[in-house]
Amino acid sequence: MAVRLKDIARDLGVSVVTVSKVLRNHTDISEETRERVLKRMKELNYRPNLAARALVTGRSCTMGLVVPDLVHPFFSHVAKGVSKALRRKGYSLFISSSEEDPQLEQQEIEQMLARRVDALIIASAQWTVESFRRIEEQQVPFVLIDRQFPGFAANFIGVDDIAVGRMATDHLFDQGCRRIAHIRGPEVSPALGRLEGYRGSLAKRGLSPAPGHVVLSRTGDDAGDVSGYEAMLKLLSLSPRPDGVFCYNDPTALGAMKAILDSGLRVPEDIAVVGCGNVIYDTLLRVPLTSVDQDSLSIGEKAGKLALALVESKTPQRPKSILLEPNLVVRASSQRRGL
Amino acid sequence: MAVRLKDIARDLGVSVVTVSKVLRNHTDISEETRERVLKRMKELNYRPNLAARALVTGRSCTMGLVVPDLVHPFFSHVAKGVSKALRRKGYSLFISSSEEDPQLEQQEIEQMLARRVDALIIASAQWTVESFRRIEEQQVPFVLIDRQFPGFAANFIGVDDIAVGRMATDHLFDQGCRRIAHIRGPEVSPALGRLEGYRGSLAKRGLSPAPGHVVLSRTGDDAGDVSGYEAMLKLLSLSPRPDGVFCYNDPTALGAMKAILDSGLRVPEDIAVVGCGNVIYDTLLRVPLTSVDQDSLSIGEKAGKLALALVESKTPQRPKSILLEPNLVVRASSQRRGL
DNA sequence: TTGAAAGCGGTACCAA
DNA sequence: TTGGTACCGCTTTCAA
Repeated sequence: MAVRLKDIARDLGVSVVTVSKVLRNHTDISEETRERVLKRMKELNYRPNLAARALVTGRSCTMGLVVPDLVHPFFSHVAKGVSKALRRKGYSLFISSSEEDPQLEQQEIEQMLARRVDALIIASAQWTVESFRRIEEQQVPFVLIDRQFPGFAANFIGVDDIAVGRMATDHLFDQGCRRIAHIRGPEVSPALGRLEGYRGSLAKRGLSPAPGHVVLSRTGDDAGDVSGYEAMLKLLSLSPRPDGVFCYNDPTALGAMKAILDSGLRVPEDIAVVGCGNVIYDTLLRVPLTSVDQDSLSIGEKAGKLALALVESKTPQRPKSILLEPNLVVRASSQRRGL
Repeated sequence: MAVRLKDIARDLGVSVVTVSKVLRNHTDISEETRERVLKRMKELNYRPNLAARALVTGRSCTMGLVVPDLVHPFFSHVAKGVSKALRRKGYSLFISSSEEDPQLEQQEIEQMLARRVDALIIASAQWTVESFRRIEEQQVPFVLIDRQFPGFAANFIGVDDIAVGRMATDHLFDQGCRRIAHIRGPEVSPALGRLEGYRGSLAKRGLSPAPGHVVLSRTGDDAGDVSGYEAMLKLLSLSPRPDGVFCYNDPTALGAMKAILDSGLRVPEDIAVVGCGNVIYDTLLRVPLTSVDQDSLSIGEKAGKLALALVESKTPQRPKSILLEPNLVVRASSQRRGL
């Protein structure tokens, strides 16, 4: 079926070792033999069995990427970035979507460990640090992305979420908003960081969130538009109602915006809206959405590169945490100056 | 480092074979031995080396998925569907994005073949059928999705693209449009099928596209909004100008809609717009977009299941082509009845 | 410059 | 019920 080293060796009357050496560009092979072997490899369309090689070298040249939801634009961009970083090095990538299910995530991680991936990149849906201990036991290097675990030292690449919250809220304040509400996400680091940034921005001005001005978006990243809609309805029922909302992600912001428009109010005149992610076709919305960009592609690329570096360096490194600076992209949904 | 069968066997004073049998639930093992082995496996946190197993069984229990652009919602949904189908069976999935580059795609396919995937699922960016021959040579079953190659018999899962074009155009006609234009895509089967459906719908009514009413969208799936914008500008310069446009995908439709609105015309009153894909937050746009749904998740699932079936059945099957029926989702961008 | 032998971590087959 | 042996396809080591 598949051509093996053995077949080529037999055909040419040389040993398997010789062929193997040609394959890996060893120098101790005569030019003549090399050419004969190469020629035959071409003819037979030979492809080395990478699994077999991995078994003996102890390096599979594969990595695993686990994300909560591959359909979420943030994570698909991350995946693209990781792929890009690995491609040049001949690595292949297992990608798995945990559907925000910690148990499923754990299972997928175990599976990848069983496949002896050289490293793992994980945007975790876990509540505990348990499963990472398992990875550490196996001595497999891993990089966390997007979601951090306080008090747990690990390689991490993500955006500075406190800065995200601060920038968004500062911006709303600059646009003249004085009753700024926040639709926050679940108890994971990005949402918590953004909340902290939001509070910080208010505190800087001697303010604190008015009662009811921080609302929890019911779901996580999926169906964010639905839960954003619901959360916004709560905010709309307050009096006085907010004149600005910072939403912890874009889908939520879209839902919030829809709720505002549906209730007959205007964006940004009555309520300004800022989201985070900048990955949804923000420019083509009813009201183009102001959003904090996280450069998810580059998060993926950096994570891939870091993972590669960890694999290269035999000696265990001190965990490295890299925070990228976010970028505010201003669009119509928040521009109230000069109205 | 990693625990091996051998370690467990040594610890317990049994043979490697016995441990291996327990691992795979063979019946010819005494209950007592089984329990001892199981206990020790738990203690040591044993995980079988799947690569080693693959080497001897000839089955890697991995598959490869190659798509032109993982960030495109259509393909990320497909990926999700494939994952879902494979997960239950203990398969892992290599995912690779070819960035619409045929050469890169070929390279990634070769890589996956070298990793001895049990099957491949490919949304191809190729112009020729060449690279598929290579896969056939290796006797690796594969399933094409989304894009077909006329005259090349292969397993295929996709949507009935002619029906897509027909439904969209019929709908525009029903809404009172009489000068229906089409922004078409590149020379690949989905775009060609949709074009054919569009022509068919007109022909059915004794019509044919007016001169200049079929415009080619400059790019493929990425940056479709930009090229859709440009294509629409051309249509707007015609006189009489179209009163309805069917765009071969959603990003293009978004771009087209923006061009219409920017030029001061109204959607759908002046020009009705229909897209295809239904995966972009269509409901939250300035004008919610009517779109033909392809159920990309289910395309992925069906492809995954078919691939599994191909792996199971030793005997080569006759290529199977499955066309799913599309679904028109009507929103504001095309509703002109009763205005 | 070449190749024989051992072994990576498992499984298959058959004999004990 | 248990286990010895061979082997999957490749690399490593070391001797010829």
